[in-house]
Amino acid sequence: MTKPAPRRITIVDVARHAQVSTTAVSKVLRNAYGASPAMRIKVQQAIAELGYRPSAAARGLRGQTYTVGVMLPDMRNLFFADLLDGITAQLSGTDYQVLLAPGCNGEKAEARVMEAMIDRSMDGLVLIAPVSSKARLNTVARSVPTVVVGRHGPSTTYDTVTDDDVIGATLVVEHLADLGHRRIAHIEHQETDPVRLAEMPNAQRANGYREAMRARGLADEIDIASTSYTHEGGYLGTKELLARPARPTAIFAGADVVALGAMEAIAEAGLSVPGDISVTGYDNSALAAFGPISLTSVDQDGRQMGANAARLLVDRIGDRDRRTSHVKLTPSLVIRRTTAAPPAS
Amino acid sequence: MTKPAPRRITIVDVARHAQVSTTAVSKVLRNAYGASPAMRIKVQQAIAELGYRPSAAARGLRGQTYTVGVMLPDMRNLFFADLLDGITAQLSGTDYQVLLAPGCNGEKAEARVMEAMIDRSMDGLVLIAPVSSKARLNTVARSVPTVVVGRHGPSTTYDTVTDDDVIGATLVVEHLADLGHRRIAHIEHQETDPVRLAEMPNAQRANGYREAMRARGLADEIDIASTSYTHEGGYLGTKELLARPARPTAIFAGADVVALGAMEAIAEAGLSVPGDISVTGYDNSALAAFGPISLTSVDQDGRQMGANAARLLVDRIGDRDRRTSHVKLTPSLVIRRTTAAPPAS
DNA sequence: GAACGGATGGGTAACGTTGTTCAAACTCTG
DNA sequence: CAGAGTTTGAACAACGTTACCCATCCGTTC
Repeated sequence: MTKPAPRRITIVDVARHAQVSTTAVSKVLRNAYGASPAMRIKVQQAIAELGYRPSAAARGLRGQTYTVGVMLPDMRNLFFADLLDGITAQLSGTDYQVLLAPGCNGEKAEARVMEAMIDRSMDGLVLIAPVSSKARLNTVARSVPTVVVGRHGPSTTYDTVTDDDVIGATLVVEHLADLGHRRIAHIEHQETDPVRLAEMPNAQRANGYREAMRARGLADEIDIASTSYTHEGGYLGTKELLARPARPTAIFAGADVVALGAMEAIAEAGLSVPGDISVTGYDNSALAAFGPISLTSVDQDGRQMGANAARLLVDRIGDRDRRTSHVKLTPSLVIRRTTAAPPAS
Repeated sequence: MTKPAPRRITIVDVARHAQVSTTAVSKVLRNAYGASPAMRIKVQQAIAELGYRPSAAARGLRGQTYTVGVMLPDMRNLFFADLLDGITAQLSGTDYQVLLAPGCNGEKAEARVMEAMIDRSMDGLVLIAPVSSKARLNTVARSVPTVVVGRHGPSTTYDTVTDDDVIGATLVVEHLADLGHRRIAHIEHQETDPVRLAEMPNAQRANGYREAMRARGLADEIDIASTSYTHEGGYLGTKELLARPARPTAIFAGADVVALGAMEAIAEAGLSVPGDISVTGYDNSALAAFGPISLTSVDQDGRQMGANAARLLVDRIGDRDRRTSHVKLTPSLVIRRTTAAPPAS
């Protein structure tokens, strides 16, 4: 029953079994030039018979490992699951295996993970909403093909995939203004670092909100609570907004979880959604779609973003010197039951 | 700006810089026997000065890769995030890096992922609620240290960590019976394979339910809808239960998402929770705790399970021949607002 | 003072794969 | 049918690390 594992089959075993050189087997494995159809068949048969699988560790020492690493900041954000689905779907036909590192919150953890992936000679990296400094991202991208998702600002060393957060914020403001709202508040994720202030999606959403408000002649109504993109951030931000002299009739939360926190604070204050206050989220995560919640939210199409990231990464692995591409997708608004016309009053 | 990445620092560079042999450097890296304190310091200094990091690929060819792989069936189940937190927390002081493979639903995908991890010479595997055949699990465990989480049934080749699902189900039934319920129905995840029927948590929960009902003299009231552990499964299962002649006054859903589906179906039927029907979930995921939902659920303490799994794995990596351990944790019931006494009628 | 033994450090051969080089065996062309 | 090119497959040297073994060196013991 508990017999020790038999020695692993290596390329040498295959070569001997097929009566060819190891070089030949290697060529067949990689679809490389210089192997006749007859030899291909012979080798493939030997591989199948012996159940051979190449060792990625050994491969990594010379060539590729056929592994791409994905770094994401938060396992609990369901939007990232969509992204991941997009990545794996795009890669499913290929030989690449996706591996992710869990829990990379903060610059230090990110650095550790990126180094770990490089040390394991991964062929490419997808970095999702990284907070690391631009210098570090460039350093990483210089040593391994990299695609950065969800961070604005062009780069000459890595490709990017983003959602147009300014448009997303505009969609929300337009929708609420069309319903008749004027006092539309926003809960943002606080940002102090100047580079991130320009590049992170949360900052772009806040900018989009301000611009759209001005465009609708609501510049005087701009009202922002600066907390964080968490459930708690939404709760606290909303309490803050409700305590201000002119209470908002609509709250644009920067993320779905934030909107849920907001709804909790609103309920606690004895107010109703959307009767007294309309609420919108961002991300259109599974949470937003869930019946009893039914949150109006901005849909980013994570699958599409993920698929794009994977495509760009494979392209770059193929040619490291090609010019960088920057894909920007357009979000759409999904209207559900948390937004309505403001109370008559 | 876009200068090509400089050649990577290797152990040879460190050895030259510290004026010692590569063997010596290797010994220091691994805390191996045969290096004097003086040499340790000299080498560590050289490592720091050059910023050297060992190549995991090269290491894997001879020794360890300091990588453990985690396989989980569903990124969207938040309970697994807790598990993962437990694993990473336990491993955070060590040199091990955790990598996970996404989306392993079904036997084929599981097989692919497990092979991929073995091919990458990972030092150990944590398999979370795998559905693969026992024979395959044994094969995997024979070639790499393995801990299986959330699957009952002892093994002599791998360690296991489980939650006592029978107790969990009993807690639910007792709670509902104490409230005065007699018609307590259960929604289970359908299982046909005989081995899995004995080993999978869902089957154990159904068994626990039946036993507990009998123990309370409610054998005649046992009522099961057999669907799946999904939102849809909960919805359809509940519609089925509501259509039966004797409508249940309480529904024990096998998982939190199932309970949400159930609540949707109940609302659609014009009934209220817990006024007309009480509902309980299982897992105590973040979803259950969320205010507006506030679902009574069984808490498995995923962090603790994860920490145990990681500890067992490290122990087994240290000694592959030690006898297998099987840790079984006891769940607890978290009572919230979806359970109450049955309607008077 | 010779023989012994533990502590320390180095030499060397793997580990399993791939890129390069090279020779042999073919296939054309004039 | 000779010469030139074009396939085809093999030999071999990396890649960066670790396991194993051996050579010192020094202090102890008889």
